[in-house]
Amino acid sequence: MSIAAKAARPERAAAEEDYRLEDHIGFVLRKANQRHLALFSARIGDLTPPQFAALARLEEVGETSQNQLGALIAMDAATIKGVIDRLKTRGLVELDTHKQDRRRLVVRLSAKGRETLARLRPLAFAITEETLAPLTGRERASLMRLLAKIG
Amino acid sequence: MSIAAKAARPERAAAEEDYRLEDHIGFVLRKANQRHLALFSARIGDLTPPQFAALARLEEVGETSQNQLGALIAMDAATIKGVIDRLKTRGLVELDTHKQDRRRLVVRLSAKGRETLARLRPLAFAITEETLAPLTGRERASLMRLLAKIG
DNA sequence: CTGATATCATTTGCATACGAATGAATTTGC
DNA sequence: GCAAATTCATTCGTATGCAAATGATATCAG
Repeated sequence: MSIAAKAARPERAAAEEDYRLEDHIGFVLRKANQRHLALFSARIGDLTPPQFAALARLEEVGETSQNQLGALIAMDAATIKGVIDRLKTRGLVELDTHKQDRRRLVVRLSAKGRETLARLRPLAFAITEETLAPLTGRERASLMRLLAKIG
Repeated sequence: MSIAAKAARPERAAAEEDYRLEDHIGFVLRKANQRHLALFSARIGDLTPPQFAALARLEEVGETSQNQLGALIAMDAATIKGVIDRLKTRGLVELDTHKQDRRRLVVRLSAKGRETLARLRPLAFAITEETLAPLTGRERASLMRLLAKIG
């Protein structure tokens, strides 16, 4: 709508006219996430991004407690529990109670988990590549940097 | 780890060493989303971003069918149903079956929904502002543009 | 040593989110 | 005009994601 047209319809407030969902970060983040998820599940159908993140971080840091692992991938206690439960059911991780502190649940990659991770890692790179495909190299670096800044 | 140290441990593959969750778009998108959600719920506690998006789009386009509204904010039929159900329960939208096509469920903002939207819209701007606070003006524009490109 | 505090994990409740299956109603193709 | 295909909505199942409450264990303060 032109400025002239806006002036001609004073009954509609400027706040209403100028509000566009597309200009709000939450909306565009949600859509970008959506597209990434679709690409992820197309390539890695039998594992979700959070599950993959848990396995990847677990290989990085070796065994840790369940909550600590959650903290390392930004998941609260309730969420990481479900993720670990499902990975355990599928034999990708192993669990043990901590020797000194019986509150803790020690999580460890199983051999199968390690193999799965090795197999899927190349796909993860491909997914990131594919998600960023609409961007130039410079734009990709810029996007990653800016997202890291607000995350 | 230095390049020399890497060379000294050939048993660990380069793919493993170089894989960093932080370099993958899915992980940083998830974290950015998380921070936005926290800021949103701190300011608008009684409405979620999807619910807000539905109300905002509804005011933009006037009445539409439930699925059509979902399409306009990138939600599939199953998801938009839950959102509309909750908005309906709270009296923010009104529902009717379409006169000509009895399959369709026509969704409309209620007076209360319109008031709620008018009240919350300024907060939505503040939330976007706050989420993007770590960035300069130029960076904000850049981030929005790049996200729109991959979304 | 012991009561207060803190930490770890679990559970419950609620809200997205999507795939797949289903049923109802409409439109299309012939 | 009627069978086939399509569209709209609903339901079910699974998986995050977070807040709040709870229980078990560990640590700290006095």
